[in-house]
Amino acid sequence: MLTNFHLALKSHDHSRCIDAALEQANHLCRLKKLQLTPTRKLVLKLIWQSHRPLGAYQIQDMLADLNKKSIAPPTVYRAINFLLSHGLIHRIPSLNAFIGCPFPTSAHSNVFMICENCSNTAEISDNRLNKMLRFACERAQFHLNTQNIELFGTCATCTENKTLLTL
Amino acid sequence: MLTNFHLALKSHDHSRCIDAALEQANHLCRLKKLQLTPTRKLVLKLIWQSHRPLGAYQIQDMLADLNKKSIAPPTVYRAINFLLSHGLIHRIPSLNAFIGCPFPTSAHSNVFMICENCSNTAEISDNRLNKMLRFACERAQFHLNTQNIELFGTCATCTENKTLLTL
DNA sequence: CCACAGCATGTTATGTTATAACATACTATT
DNA sequence: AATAGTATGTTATAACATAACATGCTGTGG
Repeated sequence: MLTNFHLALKSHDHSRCIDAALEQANHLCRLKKLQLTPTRKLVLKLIWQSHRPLGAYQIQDMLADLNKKSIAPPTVYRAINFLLSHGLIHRIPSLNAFIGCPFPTSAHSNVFMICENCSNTAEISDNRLNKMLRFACERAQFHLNTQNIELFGTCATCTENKTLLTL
Repeated sequence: MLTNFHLALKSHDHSRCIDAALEQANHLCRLKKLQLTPTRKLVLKLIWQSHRPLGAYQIQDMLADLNKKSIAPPTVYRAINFLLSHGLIHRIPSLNAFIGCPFPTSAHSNVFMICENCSNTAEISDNRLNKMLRFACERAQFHLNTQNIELFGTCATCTENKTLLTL
């Protein structure tokens, strides 16, 4: 099972996440002979500023601030689409938002645990779960291609905080 | 396991689906003392015209045609939100579209098998799958509230048709 | 060195999905 | 008939996303 919930859903040294993501991106781009241009790199960094999914227009604002000039939506979406198409980020359709992929080079299922309280989102990839999904699809003679699994609820940290409040 | 894939993903007497959906809606509204107004009923019927998710603006067009006068988006969205909030339809976030729920009165998980070829969409609710999901969430101390599971692929009918073509 | 191909970005406009805010109308009780 | 609660009409706009075309950058072969 691949997951980052022990990081994404708890306080931690986040600079390591950003560094790791950039390193993976660099590596992948070198390997596939892709250009990790300044804009693309910056968008990836911005998305990795937190473990909360970020909207395209939030990214646009942040990018405009950093560049000290306004940026048009297509620029943002082009960077996003580049990162998406190479598996460096994911789109969370329910939120119209984007989040960094913690394991872009490993084959994995797209399962997201999204905290409705703090918005922090973790990704997991569980073999047994995948097996169940494949099994369900087989029963329906459905040939599975891709999947999007969004789990909404409350993360451990927020649950703790809530129980503290009621004491 | 609840499912409608044997109907949704195959040709069938679809009028029964519509009738069943309306009857369930009537029943539920009588029970909960809700008003299934003409607009709401019509929107439900339109959504149940097929097993393909329907966009709000598609519904708007159809509604305008039927009423022979233009309808503003809020009218459509209000009907949709009514139906959503009482579990009569589901939203498929990846498609920005809505589909009828085949078992609005039973507790069930939201698992959708969406054919990328014909757009027909079936809903399943599998206990073993749910158990796996709960288990995965427990491991992360994540308190699951709701879920959206979208499975994209090719349905049996489309697979058959494709293999016929290659003969 | 430069011409050119291929890729990346800039720019303008517009398409698509969804909601806010306020006015009006319907409906069931008293 | 008054009124409270719910539903709908209307106008405007917010939020998300892309089409289409112009311009610029970069590395390769002549």
